[in-house]
Amino acid sequence: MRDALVAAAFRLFLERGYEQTTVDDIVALAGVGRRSFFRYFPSKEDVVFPDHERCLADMTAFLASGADDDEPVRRVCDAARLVLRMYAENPAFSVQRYRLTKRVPGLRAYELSVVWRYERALAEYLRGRFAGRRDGILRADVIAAAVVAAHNNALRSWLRSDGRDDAEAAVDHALGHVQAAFGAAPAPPAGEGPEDVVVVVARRGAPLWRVVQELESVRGRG
Amino acid sequence: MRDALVAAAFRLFLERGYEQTTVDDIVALAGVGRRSFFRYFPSKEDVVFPDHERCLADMTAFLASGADDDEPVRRVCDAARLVLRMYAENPAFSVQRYRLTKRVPGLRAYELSVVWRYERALAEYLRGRFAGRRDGILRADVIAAAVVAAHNNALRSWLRSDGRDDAEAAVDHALGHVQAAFGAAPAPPAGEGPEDVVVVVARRGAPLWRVVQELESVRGRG
DNA sequence: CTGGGCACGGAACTGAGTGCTGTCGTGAGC
DNA sequence: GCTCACGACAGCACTCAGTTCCGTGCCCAG
Repeated sequence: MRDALVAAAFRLFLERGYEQTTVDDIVALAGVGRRSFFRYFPSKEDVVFPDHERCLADMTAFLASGADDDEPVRRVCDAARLVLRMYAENPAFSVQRYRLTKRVPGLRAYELSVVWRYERALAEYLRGRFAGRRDGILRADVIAAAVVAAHNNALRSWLRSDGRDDAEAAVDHALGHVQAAFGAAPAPPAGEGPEDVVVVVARRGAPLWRVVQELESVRGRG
Repeated sequence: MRDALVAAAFRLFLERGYEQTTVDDIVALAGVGRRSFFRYFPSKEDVVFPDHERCLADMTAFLASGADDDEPVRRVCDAARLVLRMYAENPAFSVQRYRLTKRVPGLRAYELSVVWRYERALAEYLRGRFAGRRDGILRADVIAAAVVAAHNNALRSWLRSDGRDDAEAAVDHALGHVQAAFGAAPAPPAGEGPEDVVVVVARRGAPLWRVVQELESVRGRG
């Protein structure tokens, strides 16, 4: 029933536009009652994003599950990859939806609220990991926003390629920038815990004194 | 007339809630016709954010005006400060609105679309400044998102203090983090990416000179 | 056979947003 | 001074999203 409604809705959205399609049109094509539509989708916009609710639950579960043994920024990057994979599962559907949301302002606004919930989930996780650190909340919010922006950048360029590009590679590249900017690093070699090693990430062009300065501040905190 | 509608709307919103107030209630209190409301505000949500349209225009004008002689990240930070100043002009109004948007999901969604337009303005400016650079678009989007997140973080903590804290100082502090992450370090000569990053892993007890030695050798190999 | 959940259908309602029409100033042109 | 055009406003009627309420068929335990 859900799938039938989504299929009917997209057929009509694509052939005559989102705003030109009424809920009555959709339920007539799907052969169900009008009331049933709103039983499955709280609003007309929701039928365009039928899988985000589940994906959001997956992300929060992923963040809540694992032990906090690895680097926080890498972990939220991995969480963001879940969203990309959800899109990549149905490339044709995702591309159609992308073209739809790009043209309809109401759908863009709705998508923003969905993205905002992902960003909040990432930020809440990082706030927990950064608890007690100075400016931990600020840092958490900024990193979450950067991760989401990088992810969306890669996602959109993949969608614009009609799903032909390598989505995973694009998002890896984009998230690599964020990790580079905010101090993520590859996992330490097995056997060495995070307690006795210091990981420093520096840009190749940065002046050496700046790297040393950063190094000393980290050692001081240790 | 605009002001009368805004005043009437906020009186009713505060005393009986946003969703419990109909447009008919507002125009009845303001003593105008229902049709006039929609002449001044395209939707019921717009009456809650009566000054953002102007502020957005100010921001784009600010970004379009100046010569591109100073550092791009600092410039978008200055643009973000315009928004904060707009809020700080009417602290009481801003705090009331904050409490309203926090409670009403529909207003939160609308606010997101407003914030998104600010972010797009910043990102478009940065895209222009980074044109030709490798990953310029990605970098522009990420920095714009980080600036907006930092700004909103400071803004919200100021709003939660009922406008008592120093808003300018808070936003300076927050944007300072972003500039430190993206703007302070001079850009490397030939673009940057994960391949331009050096990762050093050192034992916490190791003498500093040894770490620096290792660092330099890595840089040399690069 | 019966009674209670349960999913669905459908009618009626509320309220946002739009289109159209009429009305009242107001100012320019003769 | 009269008129005509124009713009701001009021009011009405309409569409459509979303909700409430109720009726109906269905399955399953007693």
